[in-house]
Amino acid sequence: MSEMEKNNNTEVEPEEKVSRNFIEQIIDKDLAEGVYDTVHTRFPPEPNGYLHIGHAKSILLNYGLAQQYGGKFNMRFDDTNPTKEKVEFVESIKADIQWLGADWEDRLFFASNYFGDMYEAAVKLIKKGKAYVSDLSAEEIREYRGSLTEPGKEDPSVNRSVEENLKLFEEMKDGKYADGEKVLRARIDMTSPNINMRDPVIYRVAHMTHHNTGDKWCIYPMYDFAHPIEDAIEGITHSICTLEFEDHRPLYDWVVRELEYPHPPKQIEFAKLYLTNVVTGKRYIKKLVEEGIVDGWDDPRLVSIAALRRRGFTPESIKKFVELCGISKSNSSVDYAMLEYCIREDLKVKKPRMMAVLNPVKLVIDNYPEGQTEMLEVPNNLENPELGSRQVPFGREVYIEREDFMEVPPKKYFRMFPGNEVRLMNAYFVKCTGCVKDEEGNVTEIHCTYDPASKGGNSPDGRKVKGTIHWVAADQAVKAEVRLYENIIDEEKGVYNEDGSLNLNPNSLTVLKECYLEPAFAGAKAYDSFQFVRQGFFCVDAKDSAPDALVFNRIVSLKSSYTLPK
RNA sequence: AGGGCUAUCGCCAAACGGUAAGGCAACGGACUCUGACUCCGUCAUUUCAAGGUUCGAAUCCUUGUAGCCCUGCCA
Repeated sequence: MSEMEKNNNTEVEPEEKVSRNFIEQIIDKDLAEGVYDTVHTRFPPEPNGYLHIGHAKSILLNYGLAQQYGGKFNMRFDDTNPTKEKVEFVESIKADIQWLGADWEDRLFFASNYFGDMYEAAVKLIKKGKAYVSDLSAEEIREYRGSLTEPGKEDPSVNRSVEENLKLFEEMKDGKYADGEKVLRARIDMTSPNINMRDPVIYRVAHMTHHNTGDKWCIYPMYDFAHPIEDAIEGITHSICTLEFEDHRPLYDWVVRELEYPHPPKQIEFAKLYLTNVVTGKRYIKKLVEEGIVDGWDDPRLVSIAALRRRGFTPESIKKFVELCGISKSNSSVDYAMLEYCIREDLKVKKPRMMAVLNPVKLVIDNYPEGQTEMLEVPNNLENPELGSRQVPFGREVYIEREDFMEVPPKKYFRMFPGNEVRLMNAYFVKCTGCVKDEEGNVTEIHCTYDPASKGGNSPDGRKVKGTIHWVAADQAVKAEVRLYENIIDEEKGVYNEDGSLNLNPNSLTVLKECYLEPAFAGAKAYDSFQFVRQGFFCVDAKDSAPDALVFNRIVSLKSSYTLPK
């Protein structure tokens, strides 16, 4: 209708995005003013850990911007500190980014490949009198730097001649000095209110084998010096990073200016993505992994890209999530429910929906012939016929969810209770006749009769039932081990304790449970993906392969009008 | 006498001096072979606070307040 109402405008009106985030605004302006004639972004992780959902924001932002403006996107490892970096991480990072769909084409770079250029750049600064070799120890440098409220003091080495600096710096490179013995400092302003400008160290001595350059170098550039050079060499236009680097921007600009790059890149900062009640800090995740509190970097309770992938998240869902979160400069913490929404939204029509029973109780259909089994044709996804159908076995005994039966139902309970008729999804109408209990009063078996005419789930006489429940044939069910995860963080108390330590949920340990799945799940190692369960989904562990199925599960999606018995 | 940044619904987030978008969550109701999905409806007379400028302020000015970041030879 809205299509028709729109008069015969031949243009389809590309539905212009109403607002642009602040980074897009900056780019628009730069392009309009001719500051740059293209957009070239990059994602520059240090290979010192696994990527998590927060990195996904940065990756997708940088890649998305390049796409949007018809520019380029580089992948670059910022590996200027060999003490923390490992090849294991560069491989995992590459895999995660590829999985996310950010394509760097043939532009995969390593900052360490620019060490030669950086050395030359440092020499250039020395020649300009803008850098000098310092003899101060690390502690002395700290003392001389002053404090947040007091200005720093001049380095005693500041007035060395260019020749001497050149000689000393070369000696640093040639390994004449031990770690910490000498550093190269940029000569800027020891009294600057911005501590980063108080003659920052730009090169340090570190006799260490680098994962990429081996033992070729024993001096390594500092981030503040290296990063702008890396960006400039690659022709980056917009160097997007997180908020904590805002104070470094003057230094970034100083470096590209003093080095006289023709079209210097511009640093833009945005706020990191935080999730409520989730550990995103690399060092905390590292701690959890090292202490064995979680299984590894891909433990499903974590939000590393690997964990999300394993749990069944799709790249599309993460992309959607990142878009929904938006880009801004205010620190914020996004509700986990938003992430869940994105994966539900993406999977609900894309994946088969199957049945599973997590907390089983046996249902016996008394008037169904003993020993008989039949196969039922079941659509894989009612909302998406393209997914086809499958055969599901049905028999005299099935498992149903314990919560789907109540001997004494509360009002508005329309699942199974004595005398009530419900539908076994895609199978038959069954009428509950009673239940068997043990000495302690626990229901051990439920009995019912079925209506053979209602095969497929509908009665020819047009009779309706209010409840439809999930089931799995008892003799052919796949018995699986379900891992019920709790959030590892205490939702009440928040992520961190006052002293900064993690606030672990005492119930966070995995609870192993037996559940019953359709035969189609044979061989799958399943676990309960807690977020999905809450929303009626259940997901197969995808550690070794892509998840290929979804199951329903109604155990938690209850109306608040009554509560289930414990 | 430190500096930088940020404050808009429970959570994200638009609005760029012209009268507070949208999404998530929540709550009603309709529909339903998943109490899901979908659909329809409700959800900021007010933008951290107080003053000021203006016909008009979330947007400009002033003064406060709160939060985050910075004193690595980490990134």
